[in-house]
Amino acid sequence: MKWSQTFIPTLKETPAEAEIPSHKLLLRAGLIRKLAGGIYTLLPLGLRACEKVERIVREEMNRAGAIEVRMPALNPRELWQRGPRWDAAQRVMFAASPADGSKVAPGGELVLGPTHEEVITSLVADEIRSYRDLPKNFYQIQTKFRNEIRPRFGLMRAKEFVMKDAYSFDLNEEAAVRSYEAMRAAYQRIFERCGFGPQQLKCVWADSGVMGGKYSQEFMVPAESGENEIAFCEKCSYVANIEKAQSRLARMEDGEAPGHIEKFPTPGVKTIEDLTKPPFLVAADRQIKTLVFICDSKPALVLMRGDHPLNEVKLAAATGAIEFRPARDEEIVSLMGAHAGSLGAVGKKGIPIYADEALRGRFNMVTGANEDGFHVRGVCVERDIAVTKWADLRSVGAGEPCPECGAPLRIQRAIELGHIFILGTKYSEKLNARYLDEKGQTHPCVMGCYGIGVTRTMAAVVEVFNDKDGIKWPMSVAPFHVCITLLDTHKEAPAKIAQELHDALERAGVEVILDDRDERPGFKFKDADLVGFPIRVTVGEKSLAKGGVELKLRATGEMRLLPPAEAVEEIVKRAKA
RNA sequence: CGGGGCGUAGCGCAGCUUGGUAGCGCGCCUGCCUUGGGCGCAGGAGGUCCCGGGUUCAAAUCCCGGCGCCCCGACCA
Repeated sequence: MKWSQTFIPTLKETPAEAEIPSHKLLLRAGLIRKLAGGIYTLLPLGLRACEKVERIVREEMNRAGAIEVRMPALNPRELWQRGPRWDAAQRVMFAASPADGSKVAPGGELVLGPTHEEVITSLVADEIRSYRDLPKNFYQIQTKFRNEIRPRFGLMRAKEFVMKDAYSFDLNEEAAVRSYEAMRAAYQRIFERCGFGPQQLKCVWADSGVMGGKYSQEFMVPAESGENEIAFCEKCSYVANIEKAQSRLARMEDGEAPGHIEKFPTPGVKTIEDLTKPPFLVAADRQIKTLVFICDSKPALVLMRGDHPLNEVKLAAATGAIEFRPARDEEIVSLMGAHAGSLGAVGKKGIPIYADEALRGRFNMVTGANEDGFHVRGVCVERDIAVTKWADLRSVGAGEPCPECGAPLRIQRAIELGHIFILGTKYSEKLNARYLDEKGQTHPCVMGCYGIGVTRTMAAVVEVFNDKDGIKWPMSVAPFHVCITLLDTHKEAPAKIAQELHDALERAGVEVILDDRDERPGFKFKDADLVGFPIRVTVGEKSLAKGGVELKLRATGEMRLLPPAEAVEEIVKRAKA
């Protein structure tokens, strides 16, 4: 391939819209262009890199025994309505209505698939009858559509993106776990092959969210620009998404025995911190924080230790609510009879009360009296408060003890590249994906689902592998293995040798681009560094006079002068490694 | 959707406070020159100043209303 015959619009300056390194570099190196917010064109180099990731994914999925299919992106709305999560799913889904505004096409309304549990499960429901047909694991690499509330960071969170999604169907839970484990191993290999080393890839415990199901893990790449936070142990192997992470807390000393409840005036006190100051001097870890939430339009109280932050994902998991929000001031007053700052759950009835585990067994606590300007002390949580449900509701903090070994936890931002779930029978029961066992008994299939953001993975590679000059592609996903930088384009000898080099490499199966543009050397070097080809070969009169061509590695800066034939040999070796 | 910022040539920006001439760098085109880290010189093309309305003799600039983009939060591959 000749540079002049493809399309690589590099930019010297960074477009103002880009914030994070990968977004800036994908734009500057000419891999992507924006059509609209969260909607991108993959230019030739971007497409090539994306296809490299796809190829790795495909090879590893096939190796793991998954079967490739391609499901439609256009889905009947009716199918989704029959599924188990329509209420939660519809707000991220695009509807595909006739563009002329006419009502409904014959055959019913259509939506664009944000993921495909419903579609694959209905296929399996139609086609799979016997235990002899199982297990099966179907996957596809396909464009997904999500009405992201806030697209962000270029390809990191887009409304339209390429995803690999896989769905396993098994006889029972035990077999489903085997399928899950096979996928986990495949994912590990996929991301390693994309260039991520042990320090750059973490498989973490995660919340299952609206997917539902037993448990899930995410594949995370630590990066400042990541949208997730993970907590990990410095000593042992414990790693979890902050939405799931736990920690071992020191026991609190509450005194000899629970005392009696006593109301006391606290004029002007509005916050936890106010109460810690003179004249009150109530430590934050001795206070109960009372929060009011509206869960699926019904109020609920959430109780936390005064110094603990609520984790809303954990709250969602505990309540099972699809939509929830903090209550507004007027709702709080009408419900509690006091303003935020003086709220408490003591004696409250007729409203669900969710309490964080850290409050279990605590006494001699202080909380609001539900009367502005008053608090109560001597509260014994289990004696005085009618807790509906105990749950882990707090976010762990950096430095807290690891739940497994007690060493301090650290917290780091990370990019989620893949997510694997054990789903159970949530979809198969609702959509009737059942099989007959050897005794003629009917059972729902036990499912798992497994996703990889393909375009996001490409962006994450750029996010991790770059320097001030540009991208540093790992060989496995680079759009081209090698760039031949031809200098002295008008001179016969360099041009001829560059062309021969190019042809020899291509014959050897190396992906090579020949920079044949009539530009100055510095300009071409800058472009090659920016795009980030793992190997650059410089061919010019100067190098030829010294006896060969110059081979330079982008990752290390290592440079060698070699005769053309040896250069070919060396490049083939490295490209195939 | 809540909060913040921005919208002027392909890209990066100035001009706006205090209304009157739309400007700079890069890129692009032509010619000369040059060829090992985004050369040099000369000439040139390119703008509904996001859109609509208003104020005014006059609006990029002031006012009102939209739209778009980016960032922080809730969602997620």
